[in-house]
Amino acid sequence: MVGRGRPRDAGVEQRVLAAALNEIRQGGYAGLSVDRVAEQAGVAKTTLYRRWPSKAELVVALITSLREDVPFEPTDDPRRDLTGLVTAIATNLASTPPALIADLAAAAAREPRVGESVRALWAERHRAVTAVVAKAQDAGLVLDHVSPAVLVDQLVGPLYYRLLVTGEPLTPDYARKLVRSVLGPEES
Amino acid sequence: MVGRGRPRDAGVEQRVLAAALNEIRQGGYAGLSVDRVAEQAGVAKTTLYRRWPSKAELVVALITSLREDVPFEPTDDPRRDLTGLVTAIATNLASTPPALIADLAAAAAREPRVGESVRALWAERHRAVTAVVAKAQDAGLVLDHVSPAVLVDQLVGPLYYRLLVTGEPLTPDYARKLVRSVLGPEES
DNA sequence: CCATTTCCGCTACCTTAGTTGCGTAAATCG
DNA sequence: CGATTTACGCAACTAAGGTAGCGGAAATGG
Repeated sequence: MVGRGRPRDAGVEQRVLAAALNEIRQGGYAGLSVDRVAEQAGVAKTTLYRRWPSKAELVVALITSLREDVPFEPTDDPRRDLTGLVTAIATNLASTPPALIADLAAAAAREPRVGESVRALWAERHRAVTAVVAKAQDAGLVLDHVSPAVLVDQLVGPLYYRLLVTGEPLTPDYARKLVRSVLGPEES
Repeated sequence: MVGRGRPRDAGVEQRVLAAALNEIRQGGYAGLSVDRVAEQAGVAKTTLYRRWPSKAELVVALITSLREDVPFEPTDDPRRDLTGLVTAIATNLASTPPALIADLAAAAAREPRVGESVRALWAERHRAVTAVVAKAQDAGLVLDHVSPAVLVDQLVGPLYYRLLVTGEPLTPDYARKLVRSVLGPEES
């Protein structure tokens, strides 16, 4: 009941994603042509569309396959951890073309299926920040009147806001200011 | 030196924007077809493209023309003002299809000209919040270690973050929590 | 060996954003 | 009035995302 019919060529996925990566590195999301990707991969366009039902889903699969977790090793100092994590996210976001992120957000808002994938992609970081904020709260670094969930939004949200809306740069210094604004100055 | 040549038909802009509004109300950004807009407006597509060099710019012009300033009358209570303003922005954002905002952000990130228009559109709200935050600071409601600019990002950024990234709803209650998180609990 | 099933490639097609070229209409300048 | 200038409509075109149909290739089941 399992392997009926001709099996899928495992090399297709690999070659297509490689070609897509090559294309997106050069021209970004808009510059990626599905026709060219198929041609570069030596694959018919119909075969490509059998695996990924839209250009957006192809790009999501590409990003997902490239995904390496944000480097982060927890210490015993929640403030340091939070600063490090927010800085790492900011750096990671800054290294991605803003248009690409905006296109993913647009595709996510338009097609529910893509939305799931994209949100899963970004939720991981959100959860990581949530975890560290919880530790900071346990350590008494968070004021009582502050909701941890809101605090996470106020740490991560401004990064996307700058990237997509105001267009201002995402510097490590800015990340530090975000944490400082929320936790107060160092008391050492 | 002024009115040389055939003058532009003033009715074109009006009819096109009306048709575009009609289209975008139904199918959003993706559902708006330039061909159909031109046809509905009784205008050649080339004439349309002479005025707005891309679909994105047409939509920006449409949004700009529809723009009504966020209702807001300042009182003598900066905290109340801030809550009211953030709530108003949240309500306004929530009433717009997320895909439309994401598409504008994507177009803004891709084409510099569109970026200017879109950013000008959104910068107004940012400035309004900045002004109220300044008043709050004068009133001693903002802690010394907090940068007002960062604080504005932490009030407005989470709204876009929720709308575009996490997909969570923008409620008035959430807006209130944002302000509360940043200014501390009421001390009445 | 043969029928069935699934995958693949190919060609042709649809829709839409955006462009080009051309003939023509409406204005101004001399 | 005539030349010039600019706007308009029309038709044809390109490029790109996405789909449909067909013939054939590679597997499994009998």
